[in-house]
Amino acid sequence: MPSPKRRQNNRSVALLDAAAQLFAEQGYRATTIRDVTSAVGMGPGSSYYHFKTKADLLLAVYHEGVSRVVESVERRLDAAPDDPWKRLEAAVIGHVEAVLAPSAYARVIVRVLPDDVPEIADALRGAREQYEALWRRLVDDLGIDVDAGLFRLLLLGAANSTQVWFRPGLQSPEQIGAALVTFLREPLEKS
Amino acid sequence: MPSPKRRQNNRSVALLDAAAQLFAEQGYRATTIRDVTSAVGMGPGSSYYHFKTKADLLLAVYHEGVSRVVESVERRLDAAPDDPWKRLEAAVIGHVEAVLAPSAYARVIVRVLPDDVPEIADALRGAREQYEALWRRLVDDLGIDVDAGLFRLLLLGAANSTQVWFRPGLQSPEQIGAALVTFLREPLEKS
DNA sequence: GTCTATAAGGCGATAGAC
DNA sequence: GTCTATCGCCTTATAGAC
Repeated sequence: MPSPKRRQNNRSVALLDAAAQLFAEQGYRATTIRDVTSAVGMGPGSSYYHFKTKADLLLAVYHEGVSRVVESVERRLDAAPDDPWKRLEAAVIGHVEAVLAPSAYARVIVRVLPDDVPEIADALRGAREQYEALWRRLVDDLGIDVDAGLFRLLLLGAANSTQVWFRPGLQSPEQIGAALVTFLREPLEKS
Repeated sequence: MPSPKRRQNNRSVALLDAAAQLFAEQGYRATTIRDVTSAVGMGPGSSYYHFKTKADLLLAVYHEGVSRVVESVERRLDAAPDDPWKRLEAAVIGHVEAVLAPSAYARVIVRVLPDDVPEIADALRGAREQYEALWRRLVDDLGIDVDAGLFRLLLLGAANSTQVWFRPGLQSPEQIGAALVTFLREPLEKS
């Protein structure tokens, strides 16, 4: 007796997983529909039953990517104390965790820029907006006297660069997040 | 009496300028040879007189980009005092200046990753190596007890993200460089 | 739902005129 | 040195069989 409602859309998910992996590794333009379908053992035309265009496939991956980063950050925030700096640290850890996760969805958001796909650039920016609003709140809650937008993007710029140099076993997301926030916190609290 | 040796290769330079602009804006794969030639008012085939392949064109832009960032950083270092933290700050300012310069060459190094063009990935990494060695020295001279490679890539990751959020008039490269290095310096010197 | 075959167009690169 | 014309290939996307 197999579970009744599961796996209703299993092949769509397989396509999304493969697309996320390839988009994150090679970028959007360098990845072909044939790359994606052959990675899941399908014929070249079969992707179009599930996703109308290649851009639609990217957009679906993008939404899933944002959703996974938000989940990862909020999971950490739920377990964090009330102190706003501790909450910021928790969020950074959640972000780094998502970017370094085995699943490639979060990395697509970092690797593929809205300008890479002009036809859906606005939709991609909209998907990011939800996540950036979360960070705006976290930084605002610090009550520090710096340009909050500047601070936020500096923080995420640094955090995103972790995927360039991270080596498993040498640093954990917790260590990276704590180090980053400590770097930022101490000089700011003095001024 | 016009200068005799000048402008010997004026059209190659025009192609390089246009390619740098387009590679920085759209990425490598999304930019076509036709985009580049038509930006300088040439026919589609004429690029191949100056550059054998599209990848060769990128490599030339890349070398020029590295050369310009190195020049910008060394110009700042020549005017900096002996203190290693002041020298690091000067270097960050020089880097940010190059990335935010009107000329697009430096931005190509940030935007186009070696993995984007597998056929010349090693050559692109080699071009970056010269620049990264410069930073390795600067960080080593600090004599601090952190993973120097980690520290360097975190610094450059943050500095490179400036091109995402920088708005002229709000922050100068000097302010960004000073803020970044102050962020990093104070907590490290305590430990 | 997935297949194969193919349409329609864009790409990098070449050839030969000028 | 630059032009126009074109080759050969690969791409996204579609059509119709199964």
